[in-house]
Order: sequence, then C-alpha cells, then structure tokens
Amino acid sequence: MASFESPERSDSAMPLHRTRMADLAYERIRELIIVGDLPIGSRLIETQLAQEFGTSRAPVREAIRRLVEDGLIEERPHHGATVKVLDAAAIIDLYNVRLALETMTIRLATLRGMSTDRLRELVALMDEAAQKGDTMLVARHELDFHAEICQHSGNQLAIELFRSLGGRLLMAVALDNTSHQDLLGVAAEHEPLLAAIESGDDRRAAEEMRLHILSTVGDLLARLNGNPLDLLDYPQNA
Amino acid sequence: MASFESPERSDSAMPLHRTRMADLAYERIRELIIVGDLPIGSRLIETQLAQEFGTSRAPVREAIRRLVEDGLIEERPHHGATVKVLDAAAIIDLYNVRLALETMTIRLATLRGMSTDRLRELVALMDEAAQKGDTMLVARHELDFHAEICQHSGNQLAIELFRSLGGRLLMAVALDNTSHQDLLGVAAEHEPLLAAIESGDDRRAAEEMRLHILSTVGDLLARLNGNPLDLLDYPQNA
DNA sequence: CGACTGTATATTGTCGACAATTTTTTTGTG
DNA sequence: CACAAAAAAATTGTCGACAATATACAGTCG
Repeated sequence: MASFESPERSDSAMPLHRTRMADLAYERIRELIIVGDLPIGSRLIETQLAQEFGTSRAPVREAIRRLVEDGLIEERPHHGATVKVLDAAAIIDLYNVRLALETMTIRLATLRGMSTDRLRELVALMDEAAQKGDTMLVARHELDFHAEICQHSGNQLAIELFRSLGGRLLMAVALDNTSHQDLLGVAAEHEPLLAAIESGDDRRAAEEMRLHILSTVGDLLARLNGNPLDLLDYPQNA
Repeated sequence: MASFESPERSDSAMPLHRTRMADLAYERIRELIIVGDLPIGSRLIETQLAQEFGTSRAPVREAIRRLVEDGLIEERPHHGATVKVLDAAAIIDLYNVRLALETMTIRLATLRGMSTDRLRELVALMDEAAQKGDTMLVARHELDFHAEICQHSGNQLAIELFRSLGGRLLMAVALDNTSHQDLLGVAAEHEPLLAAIESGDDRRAAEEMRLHILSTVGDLLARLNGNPLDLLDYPQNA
C-alpha cells in the first residue's frame, strides 16, 4: 500500500541531469572554438576541460571525439587534441564542398516548392542583427537561412552534413574579426535567392546560390588576406 | 646502470597495445555492420561488444560515437544505439550527395592533371575480383577507385567526407546480395572516366562521372526493389 | 657548448564500479 | 482475462583510479 516513494526530491536534488553531460560539453567546447576562445592550434586538455565543466573526463572525451568528426579538432593518437587550423586553403576547400552541396539542396527544395516565409523571417533577423553591428549573430542567422533550405530539400544526409559543416563555417566568419563594413547589405543580398526559389525554377535557384556563395567566400578571403580565390571558380552551367 | 628494462617482452606479452583498442573496435564494428553481421535495426549493446572484443566498455563507446558520426548508427539518449536503416530513400539521398561531391572532385582532379596509372591498377583489381565472383571485393576496389580521384582533388574536406560516406556506400552494395550478373562488366564501365580524366577536360569528366554514378545507383535501386529513381535525375549541364 | 640519456612529469588510454534511466517482468485487481 | 502498478532486470551515463605513452627537463659525457 501507498509505498513511500518520492519520485522527485525537491530539496537539493538539483543536479539530476535530464540531459547528458556529454552533450553539454560538446556544445560548450564547440562554442569555445567557434568564438575563438580556444584559438587555432591550441591543445584541448581533457582534465582541464573536465574540471572547468565540473564533470569527469568521460563526457569530455566523448565531446572531443564528436568534434573531431565535425572537423573542428585534430587528434594524434597519444598526443592529444588540438584545434584544427582553418587557413585560406581550408576555407576554399570548405566553400567548394558547400557549393556542391547547396546547389543540390536548393534545387531539390525549389522543386518541392518550399515556402519562403521562414526564410524571410530569417532575413529580417539578419537585418536586425546587422543594425546592432553584431557580426556573429548575422552569421548565425545566415547559417540558419541556409540550413532551412537544406531542411526542405528532404535529403537527410545533406542535412546532417550541413549541420556538421556549420561549426567550420562559423569559425571562418569569426576569424574575420573586422568586417563591419557591408554588414547592412548582407540581408538584401538574399533577395535574388528568394525570388528564384519562388519562381520554381530549380536551375535558376542553383545559379543564384552559386553566385551567392562565391560572393561570400570572395569577401571572406579578400579580407582574410589578399589571396584571390584559387580554384573555386566553379560554374555549373556553361 | 643498465636498468633492467625489457622494452618488448617477447613471450606472452602480446596485448601491449601499439594501437588503440578504440580504433580496433571501430574497425571491427564497422565491418560487422557493413557485412550485415549486425543487421539493420539491431541494437548495439556496449557490454556485449566489449566482452566480445575482450575490452572494457570505454573503447566500445568511443567507437560507437564515431560510427554515429559516420551515419552508420543511430542513437537515442538513454535508449542505446541501433544500426541505421538504409532503405531506398536513404540510398537516393546518399547518391545525390555523392553525385554533388564527386562531380566536384573529379573536376578538380582533372584540372590538376592527375595520372590514371593507379586508377588502371584498381580497375584491374576489380576485374580480378569480378572473375572470382566476389561482389564485395569488387565494391571495395571500386570505392578505392573513387577515393583515389577524390584524393587527387586536393580538397581535404572532400576527402574526409568521402571516407565517412564509404561505410554507407559499402552497406548499400552489401544489401544487394544477389547481383552476380553484370559483375564482369563493371570494370569496363570505368573506361570513359579514365579517358575523360586523361583528356584534361574537367567538364567532360564531370559528365562522365554523373553518368557513371547514375548508372550505379540505377542498377542498385532496380535490384533492391522495382522503385524507379525518384528525384535523382540531376543533370549538371543543360 | 652541444648531443645524448635517463628520469620526472603530464597527458592520454583503459578499466571496473556505481548511479540514473529505461525496458521487461511480475504482481495485484476489477 | 485484460489492465494498471510495482518490482526487477538490463542498459546507458558518469566517475575515480590506474596503466601506457609521450613530452619536458636535468644531468652526463664527448
């Protein structure tokens, strides 16, 4: 009868994790890397991070393994993990892959007749963030914009891949600490994309995406160092 | 002086890991999944696998995390890991991504003037395996063939991504347990690709790659179930 | 003074145990 | 017999400790 069970101790029973420490560690370390708090090349000491998070090493190890797979971290077997370098060459590689992936996803999304409502909301958020001069927030909304398109492609694999690319894409923006110049124009630059999606012409949408991405990476590389884009000029149509 | 140190006990000191258990576990589990020994949907019990490998759970956990990132395994927070389903829809997604990626890498490789010597060796190996009727071995050499092209693109990210896609690509072939019919023809089908690469015309190479991949996935889906390719028809040129 | 060697330290790799949670089985009841 | 609640079992999540390895440092000899 009426067994004395206290399904939830209300007093002092705070830390009962409803979520996994490993997930938290993953998010936190990822953020540290993206923001640049853990600079490129710096080592990730498991014990140190564990202490900082107030956990054991196990969740930290797990988080690090995931970040390795995300490409944010490099690891040598007994040496440890370091934040992977993201130089101009890596950015070109990154954007080449992005180009290939996103020209595909936007075609699929366009063919499926995706609505642009949410996209317009995100553009508005970009604008808002731009007016505050918050470069990083603009970049995050911009990433959401592209993720939204990816989502509507229906290609689950592409969605996963784009998510895992997100960290590096944000890193690339964060590297470029200057660049408050044309922040106001970034929202408007998305109009042609919206129009193309609404037109239902997938080929046109892909071409707009190509131009959009090329412009983005061009700016990025131009600011990072004068390096012109090496082999990124990659037209899909004649 | 001359401290008694035995840097390598020759007798019975076998398990001194020169390599990490976690790596071994990763390879072994991956192979179990690809071959189909761990069928789709089956659960991966950490303790069970650990016992089978003669290790603790830690390396197994690590391996599982990596396989999750490779997309071979699905994981719900407290429920455990299961082998991810790979149905016709997933295969279409996979090959769409592959198409986007490989039409890019072959263009870059071609522009860089890659040698086809190694590729011809791999075609020979395919033929050899085909004559033995070893479907899986043909598939592995075929994967190496494409990996080789990817390698010569110089795009590090694309190389990583293709490697992580490899597991799923092999799984797709393994699913299709029949299919000894046109095994002999598979080697010859690579000739146009080789010719295009040697011609130095990157656009032509990309088109050949597109045809090649479309043909592959077409066969695959046709055998898997009568499902016609849904939205994969994805020409790059007009 | 520099190269080498051996030691000390720091860090990762693995283990066994316990806590938290979920799934399965059992039990009681209408 | 079906159905709900409770107990039991199985499994994952986290921890602290130890072993294996790599790095840093000091001492020695040329």
